[in-house]
Amino acid sequence: MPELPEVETVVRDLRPHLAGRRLCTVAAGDRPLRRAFAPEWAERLRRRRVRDVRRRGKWILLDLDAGSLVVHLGMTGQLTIGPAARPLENHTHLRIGLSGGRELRFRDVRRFGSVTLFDQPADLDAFLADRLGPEPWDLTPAEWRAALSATSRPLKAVLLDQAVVAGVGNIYADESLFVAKLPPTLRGCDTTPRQAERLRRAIPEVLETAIDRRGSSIRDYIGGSGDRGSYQREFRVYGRFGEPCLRCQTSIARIRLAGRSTHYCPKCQGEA
DNA sequence: CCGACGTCCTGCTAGC
DNA sequence: TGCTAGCAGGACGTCG
Repeated sequence: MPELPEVETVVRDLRPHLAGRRLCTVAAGDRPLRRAFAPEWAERLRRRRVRDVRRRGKWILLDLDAGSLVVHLGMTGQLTIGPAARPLENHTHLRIGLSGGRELRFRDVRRFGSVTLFDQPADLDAFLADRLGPEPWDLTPAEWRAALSATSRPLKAVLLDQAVVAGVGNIYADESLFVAKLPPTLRGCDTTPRQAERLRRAIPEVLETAIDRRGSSIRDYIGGSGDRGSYQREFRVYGRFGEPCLRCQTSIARIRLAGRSTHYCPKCQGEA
């Protein structure tokens, strides 16, 4: 579910509550996640202290005084902090009691998410470097153009490729393409430098506004304090199949691309 | 090597 | 009303 703005919101919500806290109790469920949570990690995590909470792409990094706990929310993951005594929701896979009496919880209905412990910073760095390209703000015009010219894939597929640019998912790919006025089907290698630059600039523009709104809550997503986002009210194409384009009134189209539902305006995005 | 596609899992809803 | 096919903010393994 969550893309960069949602993950960033969770990190910002959690940081003030987690930084400096000690992990006092760790209780993991036994249902398998995308990556197995090793049972011995529970004992190893106890008494460690949280130094900082960071985000890289869609990954949440809890840096400890030794090692890092790395969380991916998958499609339906929720990482929340609140009173230890709050009602326990189903599909809660991990509970970490903190000094100060609050409890961090990982809940994930579909279990596409994961919680992994890295003891060595070098291992974590390698793990992230293996699968993630630059953050959208660090993507340079030259490397973006190079990535596009090297592939025959459609722009939609390139945007979803975390190794090219980290953090963009299905919603913000569609929204960025609308802002850039480019068809999602346009092949990377057929993109002109001007078009490439429009898209490169559209991505942070869309993401920054979404972060301001605390992300998009369609069904499962909630922030680290349980609050919903509101950017879904500002979607220009995503989820608006058949509705009028806010710019030109043309009916928003929906196709299947890169295995994902893809929304666009046939007129504004140049496929009239 | 690259790119397209299936799979993991549960829950909700549109449509019969 | 009740059932079922299809779909959902992601990542990754496999296959051609």
